[in-house]
Amino acid sequence: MEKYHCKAAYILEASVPSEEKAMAMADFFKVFGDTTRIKILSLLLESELCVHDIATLLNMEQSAISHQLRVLRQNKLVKVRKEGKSSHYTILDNHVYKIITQGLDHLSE
Amino acid sequence: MEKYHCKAAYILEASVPSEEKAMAMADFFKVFGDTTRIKILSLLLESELCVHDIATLLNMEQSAISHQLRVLRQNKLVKVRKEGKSSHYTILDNHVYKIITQGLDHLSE
DNA sequence: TGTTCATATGAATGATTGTTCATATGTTCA
DNA sequence: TGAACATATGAACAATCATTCATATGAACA
Repeated sequence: MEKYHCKAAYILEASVPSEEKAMAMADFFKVFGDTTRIKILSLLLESELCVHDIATLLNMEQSAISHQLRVLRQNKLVKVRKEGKSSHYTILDNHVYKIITQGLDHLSE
Repeated sequence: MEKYHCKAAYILEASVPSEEKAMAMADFFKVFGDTTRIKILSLLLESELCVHDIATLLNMEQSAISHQLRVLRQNKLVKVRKEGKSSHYTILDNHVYKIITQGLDHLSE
């Protein structure tokens, strides 16, 4: 009895992604898989903003925004510029624009 | 007392994404935010495959694969071609390649 | 028709995760 | 130094979700 049903499967044994690569990839996209982070990134694509203003614009608690900014920071999608009492965030990675654009494209079809 | 700290925030009030748009976007990226689905999509980017072969290649249960293929189907990322007893899956959306490529690009930096 | 094989799916479970609450850190200014 | 403000963060809770198990659907074939 054959191991596979499709001929192509034999060749694809070499292309099975490693657990590490697949996980790194999935973790990266998980960052875009949250409503709040999408909103934050959308705003930051327009302009630098401080935490307080993001929270006010999105009508959410400062703490929730801060937690999500941390996720974005850890994934190197945004960077902080401290100025006095406040922290100003900007988009760090130029893939953010491209990826969000792809998402919009897909949804508009 | 001012509502915002940053000047730009006033203008950005018009750009706050709607809950629906942000959620549609996040839901779309959530699909890419899982290790198993990333592996499945990576394989399907190479060739059409039936459920049994995907499960064998990934060394996972048929049921787990079938559940994830349903998610991919519902999000219009793959399509099925029934042939006899088996179901053959292919990538439906050309954004899949682009998005996965962006993910790889980001990770390689 | 009955058996076998391929796939799909519902329910249950364990793990992950976003938000809230409370509080800590750190800056400005009187 | 102390008060007010901006941000960060830990713990707890609720909700979401991927996998497993059991089973159903459906095709092929003897």
